[in-house]
Amino acid sequence: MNTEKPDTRHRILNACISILEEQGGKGVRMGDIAKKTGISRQALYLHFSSRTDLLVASTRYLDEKLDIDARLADSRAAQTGIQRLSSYVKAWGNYIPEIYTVAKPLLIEQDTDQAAEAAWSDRMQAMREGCEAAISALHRDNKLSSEWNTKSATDALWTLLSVRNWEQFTQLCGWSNQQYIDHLICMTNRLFVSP
Amino acid sequence: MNTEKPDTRHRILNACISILEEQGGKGVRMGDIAKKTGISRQALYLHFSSRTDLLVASTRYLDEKLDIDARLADSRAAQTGIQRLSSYVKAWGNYIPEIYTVAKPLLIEQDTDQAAEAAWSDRMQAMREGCEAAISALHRDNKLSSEWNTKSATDALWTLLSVRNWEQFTQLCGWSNQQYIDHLICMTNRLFVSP
DNA sequence: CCACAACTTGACACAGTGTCAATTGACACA
DNA sequence: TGTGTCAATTGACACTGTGTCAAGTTGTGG
Repeated sequence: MNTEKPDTRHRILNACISILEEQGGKGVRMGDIAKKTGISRQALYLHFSSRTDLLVASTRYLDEKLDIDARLADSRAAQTGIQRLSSYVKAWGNYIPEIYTVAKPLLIEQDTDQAAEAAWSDRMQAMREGCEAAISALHRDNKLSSEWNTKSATDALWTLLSVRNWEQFTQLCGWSNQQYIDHLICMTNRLFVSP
Repeated sequence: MNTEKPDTRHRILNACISILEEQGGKGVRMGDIAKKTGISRQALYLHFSSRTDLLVASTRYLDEKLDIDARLADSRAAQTGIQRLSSYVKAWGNYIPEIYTVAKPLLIEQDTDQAAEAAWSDRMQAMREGCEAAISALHRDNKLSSEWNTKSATDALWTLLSVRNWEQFTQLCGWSNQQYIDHLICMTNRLFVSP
């Protein structure tokens, strides 16, 4: 339905994403994005009301392209809770690096910018639902370890899988993404699955 | 030895800390700190070369006051690796909330400011040593679960105990600090200690 | 040809950091 | 009594980046 003639908005989003990926998410300025798109800085404001607005739109746009839903199909289809947990961790672990550079500015702005905070928290809440689903499946199978209840286990899984943790493991600890996934599957099993 | 007559530096640090605690660490401006101290904004620069410099000095100063070393004595004195791990988690868990409001701006600046990043990473490295010591003690007792080696287990413990995670558990998940400590002791036991 | 939309140019307000120069007041020493 | 010096003050200013405003240009469709 959104087939308006001027694809300028899309050009901006693509420019924004590619500049984010080049620069590694550090202070990307409106001027840079405008230049990359080939329009004036002011024209950006004809399409996005603020820098944050643009950043948020970019991650949403990237999300669509990457089709998170398709990636989670596997997890949702899992027979047992244990399988569901593992494949959720795996899907998420493969997803993070793809959105990371684009999501990072949002992560940064989050601490100072109202709108960024709302946008990020919205996305993380969605991710939390996946965690909850996995934990619930485990619970239904009577495989959720006894020291947890659904809420606390969801909290813990959600936190464990946070982007900040992924960042720490892969950037500071030097883990490869595969190591990250393997270790996290192992950890979550140990933590949540009763023997 | 540092008994210089003008305690202005200390007055600044105290003002900075108290304003940080009041405001919850959100955008604290040099002007605010100056006003609180009762001196001109420019005078701050006679004592600290930049905002970051001041922020870093504040956390160091608070650290001294809180005497982290004394708090860890218990952990270091522990007989077994298992005890050591638990008391380390506990000491750290009691420590975070006390430094949090002051450390938070540093945490924020970290993403954009070179110096803040260095300062923070320095502190986290020190914390990591505690993690490593606990894991090593466990290893020495032959109690480190077989899927870990010292490095990877230290990485995992270190990440699990990160301030960002504490933030997520206590602010977003609504855990009390006691719940945080209890759960983390339980989690770390489950994760690292072999049965 | 008119109208409208998308865009351009240039100027500007606003915050907050950091710098600079000239000045004041207090104390020390001699 | 003067001289040096240290801490701090005042006021002005440069810089960066966001967001706003006004006036003008270009192109397309009715």
